[in-house]
Amino acid sequence: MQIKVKLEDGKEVVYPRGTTCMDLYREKTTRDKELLAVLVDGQECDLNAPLPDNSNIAFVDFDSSQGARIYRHSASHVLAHAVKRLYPGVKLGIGPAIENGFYYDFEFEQPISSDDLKSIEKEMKKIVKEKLPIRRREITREEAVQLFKEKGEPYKLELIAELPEDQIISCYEQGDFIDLCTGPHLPHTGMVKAFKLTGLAGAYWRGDEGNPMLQRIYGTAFPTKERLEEYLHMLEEARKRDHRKLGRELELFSLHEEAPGFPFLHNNGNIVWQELTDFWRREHRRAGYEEIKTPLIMNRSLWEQSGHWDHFRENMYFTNIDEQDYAVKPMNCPGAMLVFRSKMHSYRDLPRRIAEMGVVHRHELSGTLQGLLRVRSFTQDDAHIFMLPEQVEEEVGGVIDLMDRFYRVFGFSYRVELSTRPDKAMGTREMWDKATSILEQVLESRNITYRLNEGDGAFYGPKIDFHLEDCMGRSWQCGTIQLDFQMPEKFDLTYVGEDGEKHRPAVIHRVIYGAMERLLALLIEHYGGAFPVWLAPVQVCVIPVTERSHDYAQKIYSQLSDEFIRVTLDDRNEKVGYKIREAQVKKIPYMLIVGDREVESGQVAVRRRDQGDLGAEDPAVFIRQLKTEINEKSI
RNA sequence: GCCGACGUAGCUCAACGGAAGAGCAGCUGAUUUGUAAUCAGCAGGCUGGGGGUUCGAGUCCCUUCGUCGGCUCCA
Repeated sequence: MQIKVKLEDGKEVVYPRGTTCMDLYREKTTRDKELLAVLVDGQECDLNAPLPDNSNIAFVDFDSSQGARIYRHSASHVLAHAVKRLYPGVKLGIGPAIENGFYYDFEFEQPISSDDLKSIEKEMKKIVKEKLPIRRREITREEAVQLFKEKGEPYKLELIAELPEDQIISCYEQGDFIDLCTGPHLPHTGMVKAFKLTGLAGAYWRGDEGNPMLQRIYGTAFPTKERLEEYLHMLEEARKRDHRKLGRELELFSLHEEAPGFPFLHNNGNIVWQELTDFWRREHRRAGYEEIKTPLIMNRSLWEQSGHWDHFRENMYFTNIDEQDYAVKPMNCPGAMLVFRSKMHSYRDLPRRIAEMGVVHRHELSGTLQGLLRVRSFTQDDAHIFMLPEQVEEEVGGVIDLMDRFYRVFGFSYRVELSTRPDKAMGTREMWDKATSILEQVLESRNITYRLNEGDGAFYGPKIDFHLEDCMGRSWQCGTIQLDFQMPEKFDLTYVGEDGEKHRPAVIHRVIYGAMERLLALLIEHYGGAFPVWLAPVQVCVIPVTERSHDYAQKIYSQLSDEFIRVTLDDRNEKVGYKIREAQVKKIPYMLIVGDREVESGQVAVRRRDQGDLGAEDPAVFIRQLKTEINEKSI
């Protein structure tokens, strides 16, 4: 008996029945990349599984996302195997591949510490050396229950119990280790070439706070030692860009025990902040926004009306004034609602776009705080747009254009996600469908590719999220556009229509930067602390070579300063090299070195932080070029 | 909040249960310097806070605060 398969290149090949993917793999020795698995009719498949007749075959190597996943999933089994050998009483959780690596969750009889990772790694290396074949076994539900009962694996039993009735239950076996798993896996453990255990952390079983806390071991794996090293090196580079480290070194901000989660902005950080908000303000005025400022503390009654008192209380801060309950605002919307409601509106007044750089406070769990990325007090570049229902499409489009304008300036590429109705949503199904389809239409009419996030919308409406990608390929959620059906109802907002009757306006809630603190962190890491000139806390440093040129240096300094350029004069009694090094370390974009030659010629020697010595230039020319660079916000 | 690790000078890090140190930064002086670190000297500490064990604690134990890596949550 023979079977026929079609290869990627269209060639049809005939094999004896029972031929496995592995046989094919062996045959393809000419390929230099290591094959990990085979796609049969587009489905992931085990290398040791026999080939079905009339199937399409594609080979998977590490450089496909499926390949990397299979590879690292097998690495996680090697990890679990090693742990099981070293700690026979351990109970297994789950162990999937994740982006850049894998993890496995365990319940140890005695908690282990990160020092123990070394010995686990050593045991893993042994298992790899043993080249144990990895075999798939399909068993019945009863056999599976029996097997994991014997092995004392309560978490696995829980997983089995939740598998659908008709599901084929598969296990993967390597040596004396067996794990409930859908696969696929590598043919043998020897193929896991380069790996490293990278961390140890607590993780609730199935991510639920009510469940026991397991210990999660993180690791990463690559097909070669070189690629592993490369990856670890990249992590090292990312650490150098850490906004907490650069924030301290460049005197941008600080955090103190006295106010955990409430960052202190220093002069340098504040300059960047001001530039960001100046830019924001100009663009918003141009786009037809008003700007307001609402109080930080408002009476309990307002929070009851908005629903926050019931739904957000555990995240809020409270105070008592004149025997009345007050709350510190965790969101800006209720304030904006009051501003809108403080006068009557004609349909002719809409849309009203009301922006606010609003400081909000939220009591986040202490364990979640992280530099400027996760804080308890932050400034949202918020805006609420109140409009006629038929204006929604145009307004959403306007916000998308504005987002694009901002993100371009920073050199970010971005990804768009559309989140739809969650299970516990408010409002009618029709309202949701209509709103969602409006958002869809806007995205499609602009040819924006987006990912659909089913059921991930806010409880009050669907939303479009913008995920920025920084220069290291990491993704951060910043902008969001949310259709809100709840607030207009709760605050009984109205406008008078053409018909003289009161109608309910539509509201969208949006942020572009997201949170100023987070944006600052993101920009610090994105630029590695070397801000473009328009954002740089110090734009130019004037460096006289000796005391003889101090007067001239002072003159140059004043010229720049008069033009509102952020300039410093380093007239310390130090060598030029020393001053240059310091300016470089501070990541100042331009240095102007002035010595006898420049005094003589009336020029300045221009040095750019990333290009070195650019030679002498007329000061007026330099200033003109610099101002152009600042105005254009060149990256 | 939960799990684990860590808190020593402004920063980066040393110090076997036995006299708290170095480099950088800071200050003082000398040096007048040409594109990434001139030399010398000085000063700098309740070893996060509280309690305990010990003849003796930076080091061991308890507790508390904070930080880091995760879980959960989210801008």
